[in-house]
Amino acid sequence: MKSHVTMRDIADRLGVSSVTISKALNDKEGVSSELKEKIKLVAAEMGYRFNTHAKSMKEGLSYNLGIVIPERFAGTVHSFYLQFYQLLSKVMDGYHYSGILHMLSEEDEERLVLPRIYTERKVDGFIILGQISKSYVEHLQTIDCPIVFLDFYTDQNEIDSVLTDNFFGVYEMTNYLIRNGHQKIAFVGNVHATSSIQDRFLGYYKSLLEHKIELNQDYVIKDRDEAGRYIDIVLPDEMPTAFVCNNDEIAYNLMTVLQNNGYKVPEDCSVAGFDNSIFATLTNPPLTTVEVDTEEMSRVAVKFILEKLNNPDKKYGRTFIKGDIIHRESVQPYKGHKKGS
Amino acid sequence: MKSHVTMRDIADRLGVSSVTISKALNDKEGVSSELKEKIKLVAAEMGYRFNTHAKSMKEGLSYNLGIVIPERFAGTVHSFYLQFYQLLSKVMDGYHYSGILHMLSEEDEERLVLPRIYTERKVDGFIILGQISKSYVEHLQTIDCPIVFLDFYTDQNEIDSVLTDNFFGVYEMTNYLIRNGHQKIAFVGNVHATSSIQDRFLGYYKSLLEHKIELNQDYVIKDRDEAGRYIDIVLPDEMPTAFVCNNDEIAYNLMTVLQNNGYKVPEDCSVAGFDNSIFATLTNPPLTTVEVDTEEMSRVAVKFILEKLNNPDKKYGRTFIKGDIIHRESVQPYKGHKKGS
DNA sequence: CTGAAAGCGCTTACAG
DNA sequence: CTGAAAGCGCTTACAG
Repeated sequence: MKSHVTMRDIADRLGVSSVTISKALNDKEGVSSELKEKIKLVAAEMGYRFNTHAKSMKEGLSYNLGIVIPERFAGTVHSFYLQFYQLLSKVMDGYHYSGILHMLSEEDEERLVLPRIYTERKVDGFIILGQISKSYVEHLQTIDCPIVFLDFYTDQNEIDSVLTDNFFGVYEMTNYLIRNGHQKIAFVGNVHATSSIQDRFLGYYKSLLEHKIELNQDYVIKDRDEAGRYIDIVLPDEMPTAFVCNNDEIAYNLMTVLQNNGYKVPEDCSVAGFDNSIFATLTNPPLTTVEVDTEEMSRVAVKFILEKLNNPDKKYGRTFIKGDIIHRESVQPYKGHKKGS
Repeated sequence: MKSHVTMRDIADRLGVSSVTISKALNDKEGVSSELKEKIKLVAAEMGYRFNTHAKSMKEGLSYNLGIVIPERFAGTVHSFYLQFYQLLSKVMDGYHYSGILHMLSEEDEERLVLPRIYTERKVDGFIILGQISKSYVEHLQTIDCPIVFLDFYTDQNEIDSVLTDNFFGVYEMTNYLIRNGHQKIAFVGNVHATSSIQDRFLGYYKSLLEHKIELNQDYVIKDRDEAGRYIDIVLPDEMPTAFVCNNDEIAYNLMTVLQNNGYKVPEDCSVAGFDNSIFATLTNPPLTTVEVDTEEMSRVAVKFILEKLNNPDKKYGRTFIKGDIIHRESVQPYKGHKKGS
């Protein structure tokens, strides 16, 4: 029965005006501290619940952010983004914001249909998770609502995105392998499938360049076709001593292939992953990998959106968040190195 | 620049009243169809966006539902619930509802702090995912807001919950094993850890009872302690010919143990899982398991909440949603059976 | 078929 | 320190 208690009800009970209640409950000036305390007490006692919608209407803010995930992503990627959503949700809570998930269907993406939460003003801004079509991105540019892309970028300018430092992560990982005596290092991934893989490959390549190790095309091993469908991994004729995989799942698959071919990890060759996803601990031995700092990425994305809300012209461009190498057992110093040196 | 277009703006442009705009845009009676069409056209042209908050204030409905996930659940379970959230989100969309995720922190659960989305009237009801403390459930009973529990129940009455049919699922699975000639069937799981495991165990037991197979306590194998922490699985002295695991992850772990002990699946013994989670396809061979019908569960949960919104006194009690057996390679007919009969 | 009036529950100036 | 007035953008009766 304590539903629909309004500020006016509290005001009537205490014989003051609803303005005073508003001020007291919002800790604003203009109410004696005694009255303030009393009002808060009575409000709690009456089971008062603040009506966000009234405030929203006044201010034109919903205190909600839309989290958009394109639906066409399959299982694994999905749960990665869902975990992001969870982190975002926690971060938003700290700002008194809530997150509304919108799964963008392939059809809506194709037809450039905007989320209902936009057309019904349910959110103040959007965080887009993952890759969406160029034309949809362009369409999003036209709406009057701040947007931050998370874990995705295109060559389109004027876009603010928060990204894993793919390049630097793999660069560091490759450096680490080289420091451990490895010279014959393969990269597993199709550089034409996604820009993430491309950047990871380039980080690998930079490390080779810096160490004057020539890039061997036989050591760039495809794991999927350009549409992203996984294909069987084929080992090169001359075996590398280490593999840098574009993600943990691929590392998992690679290790199965290696085992089937009689190679032992890490004795015969080392394997490094990326993401520190569930696959990193399902392999035997567990993977040395690069941990994506999803928490920091979430924090930054929410911060950007909220700042853009106050200052719509603010531009951030691409922000790269560095991940750390997680050391497990799938990487070992190259034996020849140990003995030889 | 097309922000803040209101119904009044459209009305002024067309020289009619905002009431007429409201009626036209909501497809209500009382506007000629020509005017209606024209209004819709002009609204689109002006970039009009409906303001949900105004409607919410009028009606006292937010058109949002809160999805609560207790934070203390670990990785796997988490992503299971996050997938649920995703499905719920899709279902809600069909009703013009949106979902707001609230991660319930351990601290808030302990101190009985209600989600901010409740105290700020941001949602019309709650769907609670997974297990929460008894006292929190009791606390939730006192609020004036419909609640449906998903994948959780207690002995507390007056609670509406939508559940996997754990009992029936494992019952059917065990029947299936028995039909395939297995007699020495073990159950893997600690019946004192969660009520789900308990129900799954009882389904197993019922099948044994029906087939006059005596329950062998050596064949009830612990996989975790009562607090839910996984422990090493110890095989019984006399090996069963089949194992019914309380979930796929445990089946995965069990298969590792079996392999380490030189047993081959399914040649030496069959293994059945539950959930059809990611683990079901990570095992080698892949798992025969029970698929939880998360889509149907989501559909039912949302339907219940929305009906309770119109009729707060409606009670549903426990609703069990049946899952199907997914046949893969980890289960094989018992050899002795084939030969012997 | 169309519209003037009132109200949903707050907050923001402004006046006292 | 306190409050009367106006307004946020809709919708709901009700009158014409």
